[in-house]
Amino acid sequence: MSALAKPYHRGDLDRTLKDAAVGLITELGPAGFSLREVARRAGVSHAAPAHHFGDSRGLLTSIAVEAFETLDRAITEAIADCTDPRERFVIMARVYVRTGIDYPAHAAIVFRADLVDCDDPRYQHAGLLAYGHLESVLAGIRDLTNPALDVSNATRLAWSAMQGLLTLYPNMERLSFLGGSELGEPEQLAERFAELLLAGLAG
Amino acid sequence: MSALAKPYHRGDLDRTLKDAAVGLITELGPAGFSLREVARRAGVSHAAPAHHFGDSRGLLTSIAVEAFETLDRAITEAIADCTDPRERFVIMARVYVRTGIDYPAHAAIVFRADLVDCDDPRYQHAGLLAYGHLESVLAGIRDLTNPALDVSNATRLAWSAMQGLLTLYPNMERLSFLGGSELGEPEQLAERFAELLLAGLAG
DNA sequence: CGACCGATCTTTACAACGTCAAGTTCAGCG
DNA sequence: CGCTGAACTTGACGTTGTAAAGATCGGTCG
Repeated sequence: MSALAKPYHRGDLDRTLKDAAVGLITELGPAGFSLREVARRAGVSHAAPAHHFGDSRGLLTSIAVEAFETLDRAITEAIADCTDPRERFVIMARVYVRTGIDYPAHAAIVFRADLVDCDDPRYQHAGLLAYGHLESVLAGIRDLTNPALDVSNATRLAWSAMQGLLTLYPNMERLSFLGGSELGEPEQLAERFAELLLAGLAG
Repeated sequence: MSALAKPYHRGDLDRTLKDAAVGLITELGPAGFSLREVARRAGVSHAAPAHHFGDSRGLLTSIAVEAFETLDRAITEAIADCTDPRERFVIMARVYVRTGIDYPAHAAIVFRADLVDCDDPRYQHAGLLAYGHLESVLAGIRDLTNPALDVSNATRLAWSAMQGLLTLYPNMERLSFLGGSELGEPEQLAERFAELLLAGLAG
């Protein structure tokens, strides 16, 4: 009844909280994330996020799902004007890395099993959207160039290489003083990776 | 002066704390890690770890350094009886993954830039030990089979693929119901990756 | 031998966090 | 108008990391 009583939040609190969380992680990294700070930025009480998402895992899982969906859209759009599987493969490599850079908060948590519930059906479904693109493109490469290609393992390898690139790129920069061929931008390196892989996979 | 005064810890507190931290992370993952719990397990006051290592970053960085050193030793030992660069490449892939599995706590934090100080000279030096193995083996492959091979980028690709495998393997298991070729043990998959890479890199 | 001293470890204190239980406000429906 | 369940707030509790100050140690100098 106090005149200072805080009015309830109206509107799409779900969205507001997710946006606040993404902004927070973008600024401070996953380590700087806290439910209370998210609540503060969203202008709601400190317990509101927990009430909405159960716990921080729930919130972050929800964001991870969006990460996959964003990647799926980006890939779909990027390969629309191209039919050659080999070209599509290179494009997807670039888009994967590009998306990781454009959405650093999302990229920072998608595969963090300690922060996200990877068994959540929404997570798995969204993940399959992106994974499916890669697998079908490699099936195309098999049909076009190398009938003996093990598509499953090739997909796993390509996926691992791109994810490893995102993980290790900062370390590569630190080691670049060693010499060797120039370490370019992440996207360029992703293309090189794709070409090197292609040479082997296409036999 | 109280009769209950806790006696000081004697001996190699440095080691004791690291072991406690590794045990804790092995059991509960990086998320379950806390300086206070480490202190509890080591039987010292809750502030002792911070005093010794500055903060949790310092402790974990110290463990990350050990991770690289362990990997270096494992690789050195594993390739001792073998001179063919191509065989060595496959062996290193297997050992990389094997070591990650044998030392889950170490593997869980080595490349976690949010937990570890990757700019620490000890970290970089130890990292180079392991990276050097990979690079020299790829130089050997270049000399033996493909003079045109870009060793730097090939090293980066191989490294990314192995690290990506460690990161994504749990997700691959979740997706294995999809069919395709059987997803074997991580070590087997690492070998497949190495062979697929080899086919491309060797031209 | 005894007093001192820097390094090592402990103790105390504090602000921030996640979580739980209980209270308050809201929209919709009888 | 009054009720009801969902949405949100409030308050309290135990835990965490960190900083400052106190206690204790091994060695060293007078």
